[in-house]
Amino acid sequence: MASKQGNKADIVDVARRAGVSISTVSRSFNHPNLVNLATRKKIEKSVKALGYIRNRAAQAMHGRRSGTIGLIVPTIDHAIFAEVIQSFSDAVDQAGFTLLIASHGFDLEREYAVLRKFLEHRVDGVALIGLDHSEPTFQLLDQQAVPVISIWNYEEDSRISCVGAANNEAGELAARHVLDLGHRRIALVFPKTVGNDRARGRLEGALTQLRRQQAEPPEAWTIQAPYNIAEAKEACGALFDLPERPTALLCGNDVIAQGAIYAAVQRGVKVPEDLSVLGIGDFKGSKEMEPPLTTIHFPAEEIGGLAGREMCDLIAQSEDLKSTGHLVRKKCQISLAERATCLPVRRLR
Amino acid sequence: MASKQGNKADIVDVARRAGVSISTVSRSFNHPNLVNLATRKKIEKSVKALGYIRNRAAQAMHGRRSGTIGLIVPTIDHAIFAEVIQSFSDAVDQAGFTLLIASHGFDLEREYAVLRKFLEHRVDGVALIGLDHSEPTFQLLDQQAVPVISIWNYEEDSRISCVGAANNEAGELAARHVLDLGHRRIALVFPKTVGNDRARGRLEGALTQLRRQQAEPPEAWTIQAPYNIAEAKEACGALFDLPERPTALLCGNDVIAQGAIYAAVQRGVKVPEDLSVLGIGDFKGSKEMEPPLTTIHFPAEEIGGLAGREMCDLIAQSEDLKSTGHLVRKKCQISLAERATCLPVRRLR
DNA sequence: AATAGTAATGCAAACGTTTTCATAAAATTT
DNA sequence: AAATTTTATGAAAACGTTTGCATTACTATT
Repeated sequence: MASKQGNKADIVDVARRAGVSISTVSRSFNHPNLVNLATRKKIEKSVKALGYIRNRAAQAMHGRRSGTIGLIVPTIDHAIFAEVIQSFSDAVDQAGFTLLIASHGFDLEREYAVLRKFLEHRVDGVALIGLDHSEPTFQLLDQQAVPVISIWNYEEDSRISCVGAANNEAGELAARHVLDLGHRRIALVFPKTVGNDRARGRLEGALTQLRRQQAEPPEAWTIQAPYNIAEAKEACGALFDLPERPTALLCGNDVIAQGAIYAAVQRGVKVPEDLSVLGIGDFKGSKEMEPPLTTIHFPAEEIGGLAGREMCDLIAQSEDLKSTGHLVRKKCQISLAERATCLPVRRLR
Repeated sequence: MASKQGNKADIVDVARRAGVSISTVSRSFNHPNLVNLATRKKIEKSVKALGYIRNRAAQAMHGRRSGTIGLIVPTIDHAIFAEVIQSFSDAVDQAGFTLLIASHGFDLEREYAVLRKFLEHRVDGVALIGLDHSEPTFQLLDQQAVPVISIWNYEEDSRISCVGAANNEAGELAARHVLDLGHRRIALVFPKTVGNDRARGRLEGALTQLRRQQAEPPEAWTIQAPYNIAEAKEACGALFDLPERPTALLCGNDVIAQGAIYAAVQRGVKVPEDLSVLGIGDFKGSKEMEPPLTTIHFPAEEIGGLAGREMCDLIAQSEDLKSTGHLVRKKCQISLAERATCLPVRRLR
């Protein structure tokens, strides 16, 4: 039941109906102060009557920005990314941008393909998760000279701008905590590290710290778990069924920690009395768990918001003079969130 | 270090370098069979050399589709939406579309604003969550005649196409289950229902069923909890501290159920021995909880994927002849997932 | 050998805006 | 009252594509 059957109104229709030229109509949108108030009102009325909606595609063609930002993530439906996406989205939304989003399922070739697609849409900027990307991806970014920012990881010599935390520090911090608590029989449960610098950094940080104190875990106690509760639970269950059990479990993230705790409950292993569990990430809900999870706090919301604002700045700059080409790097602080799943080792019976 | 400093290559550059006209270049992309293989190779080489990337904004201006779909959700970072977003995204991605996404924080006026923004970008289709939308939203959709689909809810007389489940049935199913288990002292913890037909449907369904068996809960046992573990935990805690405690708790969704269980653990209330808890939604991880949560299973992934494919179909149709204007409605089945948090009432001591 | 197809390409007009430049009218200065 | 500035508007070119139509060069048919 459209007013003008099917054919949507364009700026010409608006102009005709208002009895002015299209230049005036365009101006009244983009530089309202340059057009007479009365004329503006007429145009406004015409717009309303016709249900006219401006066409950004046409605008974008004028070298104007498209008003879009592309965000490429490994997956959308994991607690940690969902939170970052939300805050990033809010930040760029507020600046008037529209968010294009796509996931690549931890496949860096798909990441490249998605990037190309976004570039076809002439996004004004691109945000990626982490600093692990394929060479073609980096080259494309470079060649197209599109403002780009990496979210989640901080590295002082990163190849592109980044906003995030130092994952190796998180690993170190985690290891140090259980070590300080007196544990020496420590197991590690981490996600796969290929193409995932977040996990890799954490694992390396933890390992470094453990070695320093001669507490490197045996082969059997360094296990891999995918990023999902069900499988993490299973993997940890297998660990618990081993003849020798560790006194502490360092998990690559809170989801794994959650899975570990469930696996423990299932077997009657008491956390933290029989086993200390430490997560990394401090996801939504980790604080509310019973017992509340001891973990390394990552300020996800802060990182996402900061990254969003930084992205907008980068775009604004790139528009100005040919930007300095200077990378920006912001490091967000992580911290130990001591809660209830870790206990000093001497209290173990 | 772009080959042509800054100024990105366009189709004219490609044509010049390949020694053909721009028409031929354009054709070699859109109708490759119409151009000679040798010419095509030349063009391809030229494209590679210049790092040319097609401009979809310009394509879109030709009445061609923009190749984008807009998805508007209440929030991104809640388990349930994240899952639907992921599967919807995967489905439209596969069809070659790019996803625009925005959240409105349960504010229907912002939803309208976002819709307008998407329309400015000339999205080929729009997907919304639920069937509760403001009148201006419906009118805009109608007037612009843009393919639209609602995700998550099924209603046989919905105003727009929809793919989802019947929330009132979920509420009924939930209530019926605890009733069947012999419970009569039943409390309800639900999210706010204004502008949220999912929650409203569930609550109404549950209430209807309870009334039918004269088990309508007293005022004090019908409480409201926001969609987040921390506050849900608190709200349920307050409920448990009341002098009279229910034997069963019907929760509006699994997050609330999770919060309720944590609150119970905190107070030494045993689930399910002292209290049966029933969720709705069957979120990722609900099955792995300890004890595994009894809940109403919603096929989130199926709904999202189906909606995505349906959206693409709708777009294809709308392109054909002036579509029949026929709405499509798909109902996905929900079911009781009996796990470990509900027990028959007689077993209560 | 003339004719009719067919394949491959180019020309130029669209698409819906923004913006530069020119112009007319009104307001201000002298 | 003339000259100058300011304000408001329009005409037309540009943005980067796609596509209908026209043209040319072959290939197959008589």
